Amino acid sequence: MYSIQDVSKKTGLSAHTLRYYEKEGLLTHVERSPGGFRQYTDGDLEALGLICCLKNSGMSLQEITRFVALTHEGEQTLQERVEMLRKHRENVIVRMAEMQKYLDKVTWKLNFFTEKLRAYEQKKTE
Amino acid sequence: MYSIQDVSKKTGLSAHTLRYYEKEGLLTHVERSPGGFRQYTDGDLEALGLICCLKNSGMSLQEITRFVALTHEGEQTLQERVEMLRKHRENVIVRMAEMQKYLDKVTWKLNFFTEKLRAYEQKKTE
DNA sequence: TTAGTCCTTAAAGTTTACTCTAAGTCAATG
DNA sequence: CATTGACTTAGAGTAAACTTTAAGGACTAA
Repeated sequence: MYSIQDVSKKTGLSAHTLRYYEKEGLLTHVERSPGGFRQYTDGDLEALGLICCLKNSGMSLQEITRFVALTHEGEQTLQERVEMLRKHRENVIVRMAEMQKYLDKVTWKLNFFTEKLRAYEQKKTE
Repeated sequence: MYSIQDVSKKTGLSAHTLRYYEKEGLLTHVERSPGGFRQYTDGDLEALGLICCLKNSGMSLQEITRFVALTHEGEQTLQERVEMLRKHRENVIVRMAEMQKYLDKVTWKLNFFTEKLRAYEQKKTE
């Protein structure tokens, strides 16, 4: 069992954000101590791992909330969940290809400016 | 010479956004017709190409504005511009590696759920 | 026991990057 | 020459994902 601070440290998300995620339905049914404190399980951490993965790879919180809701509805939503993941995966692949293109351009520009800088430094020392 | 609509079509940015970029100092000194309409040159389009590249690869508009301002200051800012591009390039590379990691996880989850779905469909037809 | 952590609700504030509106001006076409 | 549609400005509004504040109280570990 982990306190909200423990989980904050483990995930890098603030305690505020963890409560916010719970309110928004991203991470649900977190257990409570007799006193009402959140007690996260390893299962919660794993769920958070997927949530962060989807978020950091560009899925909106709204979509993730939808995905989580489907998960709670059981097996009959497997088709839709698979569909969501498939589409998301395609998006990630497309964006990575774009990123590679941008990286190439940045690299080219960097080389170009580096050469200009070299010439400029050369000129100064003459 | 291109009208704001021409450029909007060429770049995929809305006319609103093009004016906004100008106001924010991302694309400066756009020429005007006698009547005050913006007239973009090929050079402007090229500059926009770099702006979009930097933006789409994750540089903030604020940083791009800084980069553009340095460009207008001339050769003595080459060192700083090279530094900016080098850092940005590093960031892009790091983020691409992260994305690959997330993609792997999504792929794994997708396979996992696909298999679960297959089993579920199997069960239904029995 | 006491310092530190946690709880709640509710709402306001922040940041980024737009996006839209209003009120008016300019240009091309029949 | 009138109409239609594109253009102008300043400024207000929007969406996403937090982040902070406040008030007031409860819990827990050393």
